[in-house]
Amino acid sequence: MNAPLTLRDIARQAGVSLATVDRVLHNRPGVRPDTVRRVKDAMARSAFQPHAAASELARARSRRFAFVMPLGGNPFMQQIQAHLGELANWMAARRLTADVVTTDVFDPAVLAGKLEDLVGRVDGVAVVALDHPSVRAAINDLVESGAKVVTLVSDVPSSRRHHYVGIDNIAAGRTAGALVGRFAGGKTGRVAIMAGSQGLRDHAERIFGFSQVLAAEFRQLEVLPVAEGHDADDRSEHLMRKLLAEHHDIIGLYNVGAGTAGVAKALTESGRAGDIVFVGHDVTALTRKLLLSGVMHAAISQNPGHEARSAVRVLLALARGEPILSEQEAIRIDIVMRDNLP
Amino acid sequence: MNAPLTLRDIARQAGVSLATVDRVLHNRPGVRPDTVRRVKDAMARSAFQPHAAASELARARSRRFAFVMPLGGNPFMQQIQAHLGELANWMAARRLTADVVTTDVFDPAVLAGKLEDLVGRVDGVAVVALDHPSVRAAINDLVESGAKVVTLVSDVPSSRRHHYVGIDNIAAGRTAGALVGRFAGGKTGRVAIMAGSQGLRDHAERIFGFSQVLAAEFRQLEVLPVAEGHDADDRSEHLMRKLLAEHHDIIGLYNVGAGTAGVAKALTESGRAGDIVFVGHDVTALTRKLLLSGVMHAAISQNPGHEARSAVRVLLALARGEPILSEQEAIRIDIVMRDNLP
DNA sequence: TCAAAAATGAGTTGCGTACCTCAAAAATCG
DNA sequence: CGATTTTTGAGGTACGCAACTCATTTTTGA
Repeated sequence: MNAPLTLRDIARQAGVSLATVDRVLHNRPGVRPDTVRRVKDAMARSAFQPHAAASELARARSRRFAFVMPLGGNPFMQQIQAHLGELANWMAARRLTADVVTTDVFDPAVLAGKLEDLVGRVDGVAVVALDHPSVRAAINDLVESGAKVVTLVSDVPSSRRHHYVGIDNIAAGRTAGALVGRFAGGKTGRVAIMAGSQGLRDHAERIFGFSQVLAAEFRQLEVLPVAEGHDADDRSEHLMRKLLAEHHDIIGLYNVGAGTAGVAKALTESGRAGDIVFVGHDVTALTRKLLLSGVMHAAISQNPGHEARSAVRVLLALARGEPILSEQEAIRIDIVMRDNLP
Repeated sequence: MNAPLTLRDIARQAGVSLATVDRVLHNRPGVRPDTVRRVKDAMARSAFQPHAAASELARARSRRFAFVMPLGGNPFMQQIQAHLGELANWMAARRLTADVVTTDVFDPAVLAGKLEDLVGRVDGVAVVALDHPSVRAAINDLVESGAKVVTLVSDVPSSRRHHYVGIDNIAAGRTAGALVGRFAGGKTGRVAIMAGSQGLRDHAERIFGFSQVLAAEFRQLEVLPVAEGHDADDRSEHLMRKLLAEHHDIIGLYNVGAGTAGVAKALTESGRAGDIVFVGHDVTALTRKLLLSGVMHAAISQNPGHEARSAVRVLLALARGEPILSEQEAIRIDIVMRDNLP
């Protein structure tokens, strides 16, 4: 009844020596196919799993990961870094280190340079990536060098990165669209979109999804041309003010990226806060306040703690050659309203 | 710069022997307070963390957990069990086993009996608990016996359980209320509530939160008396049919528990599906279909995979005396619409 | 059939910790 | 001060696996 517990038991069951079991387990050469089968059968028969701790201890490798993140005050990115900090003990107990490298991710050459610097120096890299040929090439160089690479928040699907930790931004935009549409409650009017830049892949995808849903399901809502606030508060505020002044029939507002403080300020000072359905992204101190005060109606969010942990777990699993629990690592699109604020 | 890596290094730094470091690390008696301090200082100074794998290997204990779950076809509970099954390899590699014990959780005596049976036989228990004195006593007996206990989905706050894996059901109800209220778009009318039973703690809490929000923020919506479908499809269908026939001004519907198939059937056959805002719970094959077809507008959900993994992780951490990553283990209230279906 | 190649067995060492014993040293007390 | 108790040191074993060496057996091919 009780399954054999160690490699020794498997060896006995298969009628081979420990050495041969080891060879099979690690795909080392020099074992006849027939013998391989016998060993694998024995393992399968007793549902054998190597003892994870023993295996890790025997390897006794420490691993070095690097997180390449944007410079500047983007609250969401800072949250990810904060959560990374909370993982320090967990990682230390597993002899892992994670260095954060900040860089201007909007400049492909700079970003690619930072990535190239890491070639041969780390076991794994998580990078908030710009989708650009030189970045793609740098990622591929890293992969070539044996490092494991995950993209974080923003993907570079055409690269050879091993994994993407982040949400489907088209679906996120669609979700925002559905919320604005439904919350508008059948009324007719215009909807404003404030984005950082349509050149950013994630922003562009969100806008695409948003517009898609409004066009398909909420014909009574007309989408205004996208305003680009560059994720900056002042610029966003200015543009928002202008939009509100020009259009008195705005009943919905989708803030695609950051710059939320500016948007909210303009909206509040117009006196139309609460009446205009306002949907934005990410749960920060600010959006939390706006949700509670009723200025903002919903925030689309990806959990920064989950993303930090997932990136580390995935890099570790990749480095160890362990399987990835895909369901665990999938980042969900969270809809956050006042009543389910985390 | 590089931190010492092993207990040996700590011993050297503190000027004591390995044995003394071991005594301090495990709070064993027979060490002078002064010596304890020196050792702890040395650990702190170099931010020492014992190697997790080595520690686990040296203990070399296998642990037995039990999951006490409801009998019957509740899809959500089945999902949790399925996800538990997916963890089998992960657990096996850590020499953990999780036995699922099904029982009639609606009968306090039966449930308490099952729990008492486990006293002294397991290292940890996760239980979908009924909040009843005899169940509480059984939980306390388990804790007394040294087992770690987490409540799952439904809590027993007054017991000595170590942890609760599940959502805040009042907040979940409030969230449902906000969604129904907003989706109704300012229209006036009645809102129906279908629950399993108001005797179930989680259902009662959800109804409380739901009613709270509607009363406070959506005065134009009048809540009808709660119908109790006992989480059964046929009974729910019958009650729903009756409600729809009696009230032609129903514009919102909140399905608090299971029995969704019956509710949806009655709603669809009334020809009013899509017009009546329908919010329910949990993402199952059925609710997924209903969301996609537009019959259901939103589902409040707690991630069953997350709950299964969290229960196991928390039990393991408790058993090992490791800290719990509270942010990781918090179960979020997910709002799921057609566009962010996982 | 015999030499060469391939496959396998047997064994060792080390990973870092937990837990144990026993002796020696230091502190405490009357 | 000596006797007793407390504290500390030294050392060993075990945990299960990875990674290696080297000898031996088996298979293969000419």
